[in-house]
Amino acid sequence: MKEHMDEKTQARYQARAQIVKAMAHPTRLFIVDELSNHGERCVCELTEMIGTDMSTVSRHLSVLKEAGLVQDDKRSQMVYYRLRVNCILKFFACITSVIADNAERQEKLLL
Amino acid sequence: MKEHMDEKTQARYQARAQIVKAMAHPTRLFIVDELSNHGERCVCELTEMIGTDMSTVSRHLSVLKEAGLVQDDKRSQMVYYRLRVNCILKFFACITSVIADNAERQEKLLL
DNA sequence: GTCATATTTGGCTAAATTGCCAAGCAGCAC
DNA sequence: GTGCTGCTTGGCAATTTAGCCAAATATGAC
Repeated sequence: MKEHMDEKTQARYQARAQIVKAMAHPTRLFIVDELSNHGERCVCELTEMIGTDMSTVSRHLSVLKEAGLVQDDKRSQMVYYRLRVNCILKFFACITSVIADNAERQEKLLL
Repeated sequence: MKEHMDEKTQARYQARAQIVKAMAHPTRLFIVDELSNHGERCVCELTEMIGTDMSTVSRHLSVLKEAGLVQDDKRSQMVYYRLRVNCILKFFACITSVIADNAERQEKLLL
C-alpha cells in the first residue's frame, strides 16, 4: 500500500479495519452478542459467563469501547456496558450465512 | 474461557471470529469492497490497485478464501477472485455508521 | 479510618499476524 | 525444449495481540 491507493482511501480502510478488528475475537463476539440480547451487563457478569480472568474481560471491553462499539456506565462499584450500535445483529446474520454456506460446501466435498 | 461456556458455544464463537478476522485488515476490506463493486478481479489487478507485493495480495486472498468469503477461478495464467457472499455490503453500511457516530462524538467532545 | 468488592492497568511471556524476498509452479508463446 | 508472465508458497524478521498475575484505583460497608 505505498503508491496506487491515495492516502485518504488508505485511511478509510484503515478506519474500517479498526472496527472489524475490534470484533475479531471469540470473546468479544460473545460480549457483543450478549449485550445485543440482554441490553446491559457488568464486567463481573460477563466474566462469570465467559469463565476467564476479569482483567482479560476488561481488556476486551476496552477494545470494544475504543472502537466505539460499546459504552460504559459506572453505577456504584459496578461498570455496566451496553452496545452503542444496533446494526451489529446484521453482522451475525451474515456471518451465520457464511458458516452455513461453508458447511454445505464441506459436505458436498465429502460426497 | 475454561468452564462456564460449554464447548459448543465456544466453538460457535470461534467459528464466527474466524470469519470476522478474515476481514479485519485494511487490504482485505478493500479487496472485499472492490469485488463487491466490480464482481471479479485477478490478482494482478488487485495488486496494481493496492500497490504492494503480489505475494502479499495473494496471501490476503488466501485468507479470504480460507474463510469462505471468496472463490477463485483460474483462466489461462490469471486467477480471478469473486465474492461468495452478498451480505457483505451490510457490513460496510454498519461499519460506516459506527465511524460516523464516532466522529460525531469526537466533535462533541471538542466543543 | 479498615476491609471487601469491582474494575482497570502495568508488566511480562507466548502466540499470531504481517510483509517482504526468494524460490517454486503453471500456463502460454516461441 | 527456453523464456516470460501470473500466481503461490517457504522462510524469516518485525510488529501486534492475548492472557495471566500482581498492583493500583474506586466505591461502598462498617
